[in-house]
Amino acid sequence: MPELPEVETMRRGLLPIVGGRIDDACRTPCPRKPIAITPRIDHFRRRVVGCRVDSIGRVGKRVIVRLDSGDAIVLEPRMTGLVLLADPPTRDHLRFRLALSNAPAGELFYWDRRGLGSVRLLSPEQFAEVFSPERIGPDALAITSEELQERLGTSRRAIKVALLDQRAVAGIGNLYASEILHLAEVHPAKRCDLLRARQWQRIQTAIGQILNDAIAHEGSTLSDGTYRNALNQQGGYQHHHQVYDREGQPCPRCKTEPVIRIVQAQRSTFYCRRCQTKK
DNA sequence: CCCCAGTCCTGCGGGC
DNA sequence: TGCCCGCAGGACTGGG
Repeated sequence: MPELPEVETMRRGLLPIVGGRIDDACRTPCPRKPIAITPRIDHFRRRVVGCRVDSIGRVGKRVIVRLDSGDAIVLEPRMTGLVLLADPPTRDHLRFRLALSNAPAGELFYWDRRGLGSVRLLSPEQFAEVFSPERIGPDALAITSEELQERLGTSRRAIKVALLDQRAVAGIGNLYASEILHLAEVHPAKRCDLLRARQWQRIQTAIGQILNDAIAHEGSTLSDGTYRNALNQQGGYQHHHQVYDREGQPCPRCKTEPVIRIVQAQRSTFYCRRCQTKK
């Protein structure tokens, strides 16, 4: 499930199309229910064909392809979406294709097994709306501990649940939330309003360390094998997970307590009872 | 406002 | 061997 490190890896993998020109945009024949592509593909095509790719960006867990027209193509992989310059894993579930010229890569694919993701073409006005400060918080790699405390410090929610709130901080998902709190030595069920400045500092430091380390390893490809970079290659950070999906295995930090799995807001949380006390 | 539960979707693994 | 159910968790919505 692409979170910030996986989406950032996708973004970097797309850099070869910068400067390229878009020759075509189409839905690809997919037997199942189509993913959300807006606007309708004929309008989409009319607006992007002939445009030059100016830059590739990222906002939280979304990839942004900025065009010289001012419009932006926003790719949102959600659970199982892949943005590729290489051939997709299967012909099944290929959802969308951009043809390019004048660039090292001639095609961009959007592939999505479960089809929860989307491909949207946004005008500058729509972009400002979708990514307004009320809808999406500061990027997890840029947020300061003061901002983090300011945005979540009065919430009564559990810190693990709050870290998943993209309006507070953008880019953290279920996997990295557990890893971040383990490194910060903070209990995942700790109420935000009971955390002190020093703990917010540790959380912010851990966010940077975990996410940057995961980016350096090109993200996590879990046992379901879904996540791939733009060249359809696996990430390597799954071999560095300390607690995520490691229930019952000894905590790598204290080497004594087994990793515990609990459910918070209907999602799995993994932590070490010894290293992450409620105090 | 704040927060939780339900929704979408497919593939896989456990239970019987 | 085959079927069914539950689970995985992105973002969003409805309601208490």
